[in-house]
Amino acid sequence: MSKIAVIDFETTGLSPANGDRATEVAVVIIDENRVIGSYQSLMNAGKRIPAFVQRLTGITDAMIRQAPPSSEVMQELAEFVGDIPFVAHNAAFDSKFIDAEWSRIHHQRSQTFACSLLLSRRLYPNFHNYKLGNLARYLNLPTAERSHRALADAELTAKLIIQIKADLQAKYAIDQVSHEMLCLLQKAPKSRIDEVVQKAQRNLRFCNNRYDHETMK
DNA sequence: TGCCAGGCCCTCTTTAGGGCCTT
Repeated sequence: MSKIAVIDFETTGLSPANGDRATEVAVVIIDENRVIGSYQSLMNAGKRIPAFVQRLTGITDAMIRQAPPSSEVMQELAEFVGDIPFVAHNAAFDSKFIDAEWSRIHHQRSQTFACSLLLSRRLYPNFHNYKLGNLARYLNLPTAERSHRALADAELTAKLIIQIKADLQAKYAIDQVSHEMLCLLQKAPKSRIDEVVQKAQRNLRFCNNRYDHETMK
């Protein structure tokens, strides 16, 4: 599978364990480095948004009151993404919110997360910092006027992961950067990036060869 | 009243501490 679902949440705070809830979600589906679809919705969890976060995101309590219920949005999201693997910028944040929101509708996540923040730290070790907006500037990625909204940030993260994959392909002369390779790379010690890419490539070739052999039987 | 995230990653480290990143 070459599709990736790039996801971004806006929330009332930093921790679902402290009662914070999602206020908006967006997913951008990319396939072979092309955007092929997207989903975005505000959602009403009945939780007030702190003034600081309202200023940060532009999402107000009034907007949320008119939004569909969280359960309805999260069900739609589950149907939209299916089992396509996820990418997010600082995936630890988005993964804990999607797990918390999906658990409320008794849906369990089956796919893994790759993290564009961890990957950027490894691939671009000399950058000053790794905030999404700054990475976009460093890499000359076109940005939307409005940041800190789910769709704008998901679209920017999609451009970032496409750039990361292109840079990996160019640097290591490889045809394909799988989600599995991204997941391996994001955990690799910085001193062993080359080794991990080569090992992942060998595994991919082994799998492809075995597939070719078995389909020709 | 005061506190309230958590995983990653670097360094003046590893028996720790603090900044980064997400809202």
